[in-house]
Amino acid sequence: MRSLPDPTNGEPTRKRRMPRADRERQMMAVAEQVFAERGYVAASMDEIADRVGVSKPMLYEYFGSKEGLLVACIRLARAELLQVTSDACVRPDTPEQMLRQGLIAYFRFITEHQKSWALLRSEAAVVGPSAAGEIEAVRQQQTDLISSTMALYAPAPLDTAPVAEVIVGGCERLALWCERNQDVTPEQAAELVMQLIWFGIAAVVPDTPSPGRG
Amino acid sequence: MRSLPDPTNGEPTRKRRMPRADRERQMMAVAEQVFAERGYVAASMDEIADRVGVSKPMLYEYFGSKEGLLVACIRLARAELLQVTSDACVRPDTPEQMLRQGLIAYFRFITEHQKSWALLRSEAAVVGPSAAGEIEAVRQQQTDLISSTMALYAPAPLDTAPVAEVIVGGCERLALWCERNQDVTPEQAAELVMQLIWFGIAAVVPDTPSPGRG
DNA sequence: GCCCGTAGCTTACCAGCGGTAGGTTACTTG
DNA sequence: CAAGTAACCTACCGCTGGTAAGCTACGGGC
Repeated sequence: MRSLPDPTNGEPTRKRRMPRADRERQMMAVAEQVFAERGYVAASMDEIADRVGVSKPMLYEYFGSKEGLLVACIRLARAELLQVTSDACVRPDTPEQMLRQGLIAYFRFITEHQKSWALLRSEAAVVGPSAAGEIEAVRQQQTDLISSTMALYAPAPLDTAPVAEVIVGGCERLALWCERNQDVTPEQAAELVMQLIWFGIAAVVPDTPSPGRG
Repeated sequence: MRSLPDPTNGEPTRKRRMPRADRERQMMAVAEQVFAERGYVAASMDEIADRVGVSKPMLYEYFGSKEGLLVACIRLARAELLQVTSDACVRPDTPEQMLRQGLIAYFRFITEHQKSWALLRSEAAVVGPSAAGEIEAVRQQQTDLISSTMALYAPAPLDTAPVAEVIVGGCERLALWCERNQDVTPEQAAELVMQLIWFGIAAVVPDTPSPGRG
């Protein structure tokens, strides 16, 4: 098994036993790593437990199932994402700047969590209803944020939901593309989306006249 | 096991033994169904084999592994998708109509394959490099098509690749949204994307003047 | 200091699934 | 009808998700 030759060696204050909340955080961190490395299917609960330095039933004690562990990881990342994006949206006062700042925050978050985030997002769909629902909630969270921001400025009858869906989807793909082309900064990515989307939105919102091309 | 009480009952000309190509097609059809119903992880090779009316090793004989079977399903759907979208793009003569017709064809395809397509696409990422690569090839195929179409009309220095990524990603999300809101027709979905994206593109391409908002 | 309740943790196990070895049956071709 | 081969099967293995049941160290009360 794992080698624990000297209990007092290495980090001195390293406790073998630790409170549940701490252990849970540690488990989620390791799980995120392992899921990212191996992929969800290939990742084994034994390996995760092993790397944490704990036995498998502890994982099940705290997270119920492999899917539950994945869901917990996603939920954590989701909270962080909401934090940074909604924070970025409150400071500016024009809708254009709100969207731009939100996009920059989004692409920055993706860039920082590159390895794990893309995997987590991809993997979830495969697992089952609960994990799929969780990853869908991440998008729902983003679309809601965009949709509600737009609703502040768009006329009432404009259905903002599908528009937000297109934006979120476009950003996801672009983020994956940016991973392959690492020289693209979050700011550049955000600017591209602004170029593409914003003036499209401007054409939809009656305030700003459409270019009337045909 | 499965019940085969009377070999000549039911469909009279139903052969127990059939040539490999036919059997493979049948297996892929059943697999697509089962993957869509249960999800990739939950779907078992035993069940697929059972529904086909054949034993499990046959699946491995023909597809090598569970992942191989999934890859085969995706590859088949990919070929069909390329067929309908590229066909739709050749008839029109203006770039706007090319994109619109391509979008309509895309959303129509998604609508028809609703159950299986969304799952196949979601599931692939989780499996492993080969299936992930395969599903990425589907998108590459779409982005290439869009990108090359755009390149016919856009000026040389415009990098069409990331733009195509955003379009493909936006359409994917919108397609999933349309599944939840079934009253949206493929034509309406395509029109929304046109409204959103096209005039954004118009702002980028020097030919068509941007709305000049600020 | 000592007792003891409980949170943290473990060993040992099961069922089911992906995957395989090796043999059997039914078509085809001469 | 012989016989070669493609289609097919039974029976099995190892690994992984998941669980039962019991052990142990920490902390509070006396």
